[in-house]
Amino acid sequence: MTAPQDGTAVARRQRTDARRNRERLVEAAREAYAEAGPEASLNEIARRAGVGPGTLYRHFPTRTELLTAVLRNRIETLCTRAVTLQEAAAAAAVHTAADDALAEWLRAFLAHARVNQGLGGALMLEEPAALGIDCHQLILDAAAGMLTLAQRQGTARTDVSPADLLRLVTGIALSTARGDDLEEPDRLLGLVLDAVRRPDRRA
Amino acid sequence: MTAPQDGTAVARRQRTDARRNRERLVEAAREAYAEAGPEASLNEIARRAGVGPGTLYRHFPTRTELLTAVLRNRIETLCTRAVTLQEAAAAAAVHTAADDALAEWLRAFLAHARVNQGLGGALMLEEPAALGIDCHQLILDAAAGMLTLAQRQGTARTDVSPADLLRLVTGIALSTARGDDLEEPDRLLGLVLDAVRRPDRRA
DNA sequence: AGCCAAACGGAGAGTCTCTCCGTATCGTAC
DNA sequence: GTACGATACGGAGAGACTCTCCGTTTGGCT
Repeated sequence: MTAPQDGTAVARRQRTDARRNRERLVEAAREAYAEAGPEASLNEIARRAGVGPGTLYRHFPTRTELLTAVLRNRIETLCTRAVTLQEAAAAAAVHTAADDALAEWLRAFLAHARVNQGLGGALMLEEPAALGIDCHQLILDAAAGMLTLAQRQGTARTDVSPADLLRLVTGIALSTARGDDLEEPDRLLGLVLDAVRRPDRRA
Repeated sequence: MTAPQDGTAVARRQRTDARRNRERLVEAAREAYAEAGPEASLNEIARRAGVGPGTLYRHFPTRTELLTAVLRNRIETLCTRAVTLQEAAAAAAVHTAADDALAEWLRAFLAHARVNQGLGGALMLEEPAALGIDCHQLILDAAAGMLTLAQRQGTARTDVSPADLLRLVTGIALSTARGDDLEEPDRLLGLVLDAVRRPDRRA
């Protein structure tokens, strides 16, 4: 409300110790998630970061917000990559370029979701409340871009929505989260991609 | 170990009050799960059933076991249906019979998983430890039967395993568990079925 | 009717989430 | 350099949950 919006919002008027603690918390959360999955104890994360529980909750009122903060970097990387892939595919003369790009990006998305032990999936499943919404939207936009291009190039069926596609891939990440077969997710993604591809036969 | 195995195991030598309490617990759990999902409080379930927490834990040492007990009936029904569908499909002259049967059964499976707010999915994801394993196997066998038949009739690609198929459908149930779009799961299942179908093109 | 193995129930230990508020610290203005 | 107000911190603690232990009760058999 009263905060001045000076363009790029250089300094948020946040005290340096607050900023430092925030970073420590995110780092601690990343470690904890890596070890215990998205259900990691918030108390433990605070302890690890060397701050009190109160501090954690002041910075991240909900579990989702902390999750979002941890994933934001990765998500932004992922979406940046989508833009790159998309541009390359649009420029390429090969008619399967968009299809390949979509496949590659979804593979990256799946890896992302799995590396985080379903964190990404957990996030996608959360109510789009709070801050999670912009990450969700970011991914959705990236997927929409990739898919639309493939549809324009005629390699993807047009009755599939980006949201559907993400649901399927998220589902793969979730249902294989505890599995031990490392090749399974890729195999399943291949199946899904085949389903999206077919430009011919339609229901 | 010391228990006599008298054929069909008529009476387990279980006291009648124990048996009654067990049934009450399962019933209470079903209600609680319907309201609060698989994370429902075990204390609350015990209270609802009118027994102490200790009694609950004696009957069901782990959360999974209670879950399994609640689902077992439904799972058995589901698998029985698989057998029926399979026999009908095997007898039918139409060459898409097995395909239709598989589709119908997977639809039922998905509905089952969703009705239980991801209970089924949650169960599938659990470690196959404890008693959960036989339910898991039951479903896997049913899926294998349906799929094999479709493969024999040539309507399903042969490089898909029953486990893969179940993973995908389970994934749909999980990733749409919190969604509000009621048509989405069916749409996604349609996609997966299309992917499994194609007898032509192969990677 | 009486016995005892089986089963019960609930107190309570340990853990987790989340809040509240007295205290400490930062940044600034002088 | 110091003093002051806003900002942020930390941790005690309330409330809820999981799971255990053990004294008490009860069903089934003789």
